[in-house]
Amino acid sequence: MSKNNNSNILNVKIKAPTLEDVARVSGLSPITVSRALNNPQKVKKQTIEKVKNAVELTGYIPNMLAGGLVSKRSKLIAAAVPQINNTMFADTMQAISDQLSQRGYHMLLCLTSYSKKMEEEFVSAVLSRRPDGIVLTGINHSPSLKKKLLIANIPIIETWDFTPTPLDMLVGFSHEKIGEHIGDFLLNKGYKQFAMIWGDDERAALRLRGIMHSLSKRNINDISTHLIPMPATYESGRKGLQYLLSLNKKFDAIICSSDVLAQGAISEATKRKIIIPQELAIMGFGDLNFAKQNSPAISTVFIDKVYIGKLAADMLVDSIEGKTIANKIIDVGFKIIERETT
Amino acid sequence: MSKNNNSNILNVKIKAPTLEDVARVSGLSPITVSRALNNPQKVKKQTIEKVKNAVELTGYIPNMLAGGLVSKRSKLIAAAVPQINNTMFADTMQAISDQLSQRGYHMLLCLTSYSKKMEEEFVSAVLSRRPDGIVLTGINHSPSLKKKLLIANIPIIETWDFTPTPLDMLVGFSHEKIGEHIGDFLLNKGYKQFAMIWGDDERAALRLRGIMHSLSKRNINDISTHLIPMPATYESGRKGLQYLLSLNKKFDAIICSSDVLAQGAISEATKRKIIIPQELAIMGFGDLNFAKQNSPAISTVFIDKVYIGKLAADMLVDSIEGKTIANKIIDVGFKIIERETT
DNA sequence: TTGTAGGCGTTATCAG
DNA sequence: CTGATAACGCCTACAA
Repeated sequence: MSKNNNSNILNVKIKAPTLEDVARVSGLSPITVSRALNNPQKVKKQTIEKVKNAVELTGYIPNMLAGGLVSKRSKLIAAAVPQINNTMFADTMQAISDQLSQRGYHMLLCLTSYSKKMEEEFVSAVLSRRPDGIVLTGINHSPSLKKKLLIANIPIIETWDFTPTPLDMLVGFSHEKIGEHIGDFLLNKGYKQFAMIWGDDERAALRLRGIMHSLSKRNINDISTHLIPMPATYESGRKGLQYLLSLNKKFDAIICSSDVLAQGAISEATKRKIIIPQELAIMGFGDLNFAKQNSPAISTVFIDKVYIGKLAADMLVDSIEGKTIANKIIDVGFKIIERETT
Repeated sequence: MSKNNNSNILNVKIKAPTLEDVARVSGLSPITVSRALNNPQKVKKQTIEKVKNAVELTGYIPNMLAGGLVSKRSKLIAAAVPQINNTMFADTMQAISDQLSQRGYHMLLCLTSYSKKMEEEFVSAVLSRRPDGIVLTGINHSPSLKKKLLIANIPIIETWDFTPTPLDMLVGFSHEKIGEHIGDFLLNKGYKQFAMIWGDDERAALRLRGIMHSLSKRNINDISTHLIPMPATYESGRKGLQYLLSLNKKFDAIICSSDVLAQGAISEATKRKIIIPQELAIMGFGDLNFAKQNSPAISTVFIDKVYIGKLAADMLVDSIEGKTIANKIIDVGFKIIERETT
């Protein structure tokens, strides 16, 4: 019938070759073949050659479902992240995946759209694949997910946030501290009247709290905040500024919860001939690749997204492979980047 | 010892609950439990309730390794793509993943860094997980990979390129045709002296060929091309223009193999007070989200990246689930977007 | 609608 | 260094 249904001329199904076939061809037992493939150091050089030839001959492809079933090791890591079509998480995911594949693991991607419910559903579903480890974004997870995770009893690494009491391991940074530094930075530059264009995201909320804390120390408490739904877009940044200006209040600095929003706000300001930063300062977050290139270049906060990913992958695999982790909780910090918009 | 190694007080390993445990608790046979979980329509309503309770009680999590081993269905799709930390592929991958999870499948991500060798290694390794289907980027794959793929005998969908003879299914577009349209478009606008800043990528090379073909019809053959290594960056766009200008030839239009390169070139041109597009037109590719926002806004080629992803996922799952695919080869086309830089 | 028997392809374990 | 045996947890096929 169709070209390619693993049938021979008589239309009899041909089974994919198994370890046993390789064993037969090489004149060895299946278990020796298995060892030659997975623990070559436990086997004579000559034997390895025999096995290699037989594998070549038969076109054998191991079946990790069978292997994982008995060995309890899947060499699979599940990574849950809100989305990847924005550079914020994409860089980290790319780094995780690169590092994992270097260490012989594969990555299953769970995109959770900033929803706790989706995170829980996705991760519980993925648990049935028996991953050897899990990467989570953020530190807040539904209680039932936490319970399942603990029962699953596999290494977990939380990222992109900070707490002294993670589920297991953590590599991230403190959003609240970033907020305070943003506030202090702008206060020190002399700005006094603030407004926010802010994504409705829990980690962003923490940064806002940090900013508020910083400002309140100078008795600045009257702050207009325009909340926008996630994911943040250029468009919502633009509209955010429109809204804030329509309030007819006076601002000298607008803080945005992401560079994307800042970029939108800047372009709206430019269109209205508002001079940046003399008449209005604008600050972003993330140091996305366009921030430096934007005109005017966006002042923002740099996070080492790639380093987070590499570290997360390494800690996870180290933990899986029984190595002792020197430090299970790592704060990678951040850097305020001053450019032209402040 | 440690908090959480699935041991009780006596430090005796506690096994994860299995179908048999659920069966015992619910007073049913394992196979009935399996059916209640996977084919609820084949089982009495009352039975489903019993099973649900027992699952809750035992904390049962299915083991897809075991299930997949016997059923030959893994509900796993492997997707190979050069990289995801650029919006080009990230949008498509996001769409694939979203659609797959809606249809009950998970996505294993293979990042191949534009290297055929890595694609081959990654995909062959992933084949041992017995994925139900595979998404590939592009139509050129190493012969040995093709062979393995055919032997694996699972649905394959190639994307981001076009050929009437794909391995199995295809959803993409013709790069050569895009090239011709770019050439025609710029010729019709009156441009006559062209140069290229071009990524060293096979699909980009096809677009270049299309452009050349278009230009040669008007006897324009003297074209300076500056090749840059992948991945393309803003920086290489900038340097690309520097290089081209250093040639002391005259250009009235520069075509870039991606919007990122175009953005870099534009910013270099702006810095040098070259007036765009009067003195120099610049054209990109991809319609990445910043293209419209850039100042000046970038003329480019739109590809429906999300649609490609959704379609690829749907066709793959349809094929896996035995539905007949009306059209195994889909050209999603493209659109020349005229903005301020041409 | 539910149950019985058997095996999927591999590796752990123990023995040579 | 190599091998025999027994699981691993589930689903297909068939039967009741």
